[in-house]
Amino acid sequence: MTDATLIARPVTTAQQVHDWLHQRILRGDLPPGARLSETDIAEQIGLSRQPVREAFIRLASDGLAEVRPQRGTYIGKISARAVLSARLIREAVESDLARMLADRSADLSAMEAELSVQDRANAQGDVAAFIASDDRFHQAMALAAGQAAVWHDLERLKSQMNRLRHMSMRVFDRSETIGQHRAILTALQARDADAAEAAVRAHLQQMLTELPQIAAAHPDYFTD
Amino acid sequence: MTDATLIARPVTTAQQVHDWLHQRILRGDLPPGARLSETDIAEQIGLSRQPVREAFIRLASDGLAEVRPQRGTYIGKISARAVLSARLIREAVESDLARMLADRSADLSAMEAELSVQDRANAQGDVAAFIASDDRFHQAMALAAGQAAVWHDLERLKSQMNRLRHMSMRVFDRSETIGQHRAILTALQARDADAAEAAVRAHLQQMLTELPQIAAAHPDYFTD
DNA sequence: CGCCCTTTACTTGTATGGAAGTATGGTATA
DNA sequence: TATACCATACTTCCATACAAGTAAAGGGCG
Repeated sequence: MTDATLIARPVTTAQQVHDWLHQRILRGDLPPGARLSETDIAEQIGLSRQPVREAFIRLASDGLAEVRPQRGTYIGKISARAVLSARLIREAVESDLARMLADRSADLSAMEAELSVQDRANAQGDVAAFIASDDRFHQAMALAAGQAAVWHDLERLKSQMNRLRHMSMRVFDRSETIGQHRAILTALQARDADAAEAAVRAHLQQMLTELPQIAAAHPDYFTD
Repeated sequence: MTDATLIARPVTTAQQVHDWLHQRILRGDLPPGARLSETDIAEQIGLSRQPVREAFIRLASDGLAEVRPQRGTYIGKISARAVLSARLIREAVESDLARMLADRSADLSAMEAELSVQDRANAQGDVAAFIASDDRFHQAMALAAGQAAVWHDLERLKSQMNRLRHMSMRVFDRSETIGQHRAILTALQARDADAAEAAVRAHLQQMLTELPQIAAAHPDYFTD
């Protein structure tokens, strides 16, 4: 999320509450299915219900929360269907981006740099840093292809996947992920479109095997 | 938008206001850049500002409106960047879906049926009916591939494109579009994956030539 | 003991008043 | 005439009160 808005627009309180909760949900601090309360959060941070309420509305719009009128607001469970859908879309789009990138001369140094970061984060067991770098690696690919807006759109869809990854990262070894990233970069540097597409698809299909395992380990966090 | 929710959840007033404005924006009744006002709309439909305000928040989250704190709320202009991004994503995803569909036996009757509807709508010059059927054609392809959730995700991205189409449909002849649809269906029936992918990509690349013309005709409706 | 109804304590939804900030037009001044 | 300043009329934002609906616990009754 670059948010490179040149105009320094004022940030409302509701906006800050939304960003705060958004981050906590994606990091898994607020577990799927947990109950939220406008009143509780408002008292907790010393505000009225109104800005909190508006933050809830936006979270629901993000697909991260569910507001049930007159009943309560809950952190949305991770929808297996939504995760699989987002995964399929990412595979289709990123494999196209990889082909575009392999067909031309482009600056791949940003991707290269993230591989080093991932090595370090993996060695230190820093899950959050690894995930952040993983995202930046894929983002760098989109940027190199001149498709920043596409990455922005994908980010919306990725939110469900990100929550999943915060759980899976603690379980699986990430050296395999790094190897897949390197395979993608190598194919791009070789300007081999077929190999690049294959590497991207193989990498993103990894989730197909991980999702059932994570879902089995945390059945109450998932739906569908 | 099927909204085939089995549980009849109560619909709040704010929800209805949102849906109403959402539809009006997509149909072009509310032109890009137009000013909205919580007070005006509230008085207009006999409600307080609160539910209207919450509808605005959701519209902003949809990318259809822009709330500038203490300044005003405006119908978002059509972002050329967002349209091109959504187009690229659709091309990548739907060409993948077409390949999946060509590789297996599937029921294509729903797609076939929409072609007839489009013939009729085109003959009668019914723009809204044509666009609705166009959407259902592509949706039917996703459903036939067993990827209803993917179509749901694409719909969010399509909103910018839909506003564009309501303008372009009045300008361009749609028999060409129907021909492209028929080419897609023919390739799928022949189980020819390469031809199906090519037909889908050609169809969706049509917008690349249309967008600049529409943008030139309505420069004040666009940004970027 | 089990079932049904009522009460009660919660939830979010809506209405309204005022606070804070912005844009605009007029006015005084150089 | 041009410019700086200021009053005013907006806008959205936040706080508060009340309304409407839900859920669960408790008491009465069969």
